[in-house]
Amino acid sequence: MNWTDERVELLKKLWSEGLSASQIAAQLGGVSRNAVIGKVHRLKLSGRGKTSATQTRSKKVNTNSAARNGNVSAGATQTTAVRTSVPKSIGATALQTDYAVEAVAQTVIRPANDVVVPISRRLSLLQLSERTCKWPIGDPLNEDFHFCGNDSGESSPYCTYHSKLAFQPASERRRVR
DNA sequence: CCCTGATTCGC
DNA sequence: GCGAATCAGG
Repeated sequence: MNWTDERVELLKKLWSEGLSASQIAAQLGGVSRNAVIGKVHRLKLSGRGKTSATQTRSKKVNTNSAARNGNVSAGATQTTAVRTSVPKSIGATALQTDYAVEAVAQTVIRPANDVVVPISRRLSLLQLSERTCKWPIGDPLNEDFHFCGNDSGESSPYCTYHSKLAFQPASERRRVR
C-alpha cells in the first residue's frame, strides 16, 4: 500500500480526531501502526493539538466504570464506596466473588452491592483480539449470551477477566444479592 | 500482558 | 520516503 492523497487525508483526519496510530492503521488497512506513526512524523503533525487522547480516555473510562459500579445515584460518593469495597481487583480475581448484573437502558451494567464487574477495561472494537475479553456484551452468567473471546477459543479455556467463573455451567452458578 | 507514541536506521 | 524494530512509558 502506498500513501495516496486520499489515504494521507484520511490519516490526517483520523489523527486529528484523536484516534491512536493502531486504530488509524486498522482503518486505512494495509499498513502497520508503525507506518502510521512514521507517516505522521514525516508530515510533521505529531502534536495532536488537544489533550492527550490516551490519558483523557483512560481517565474517562475509570470515571465511568466507577460510576457504573456504584448503585445508581450519588456521584463522588459512589466512587469512594466502590474503591473501598473493591480495592484494586478489576482483573481476573474480581469475579471470584459471586455477582449479579443487570442490563439497564442502553449498555449500563449494574452489579450487586459490593460486587466487582470488570468492565473498566473498555476497548474499542479495533483493540479486541483473541486474548481480550469481550464481555460485557450480554450476560456473563448466561452461557448462551456471553461473548467472551477466550470462552470459545481453543488456545485458552480461561478468560483473563472472568477466571473460571465464566466457564462454569450456568446451572452451577448462582446469583447472590 | 495489553497498549501508546517516538526514534532509529536499513532499504 | 518508508516502516520494522526498538525504546520508553502507562
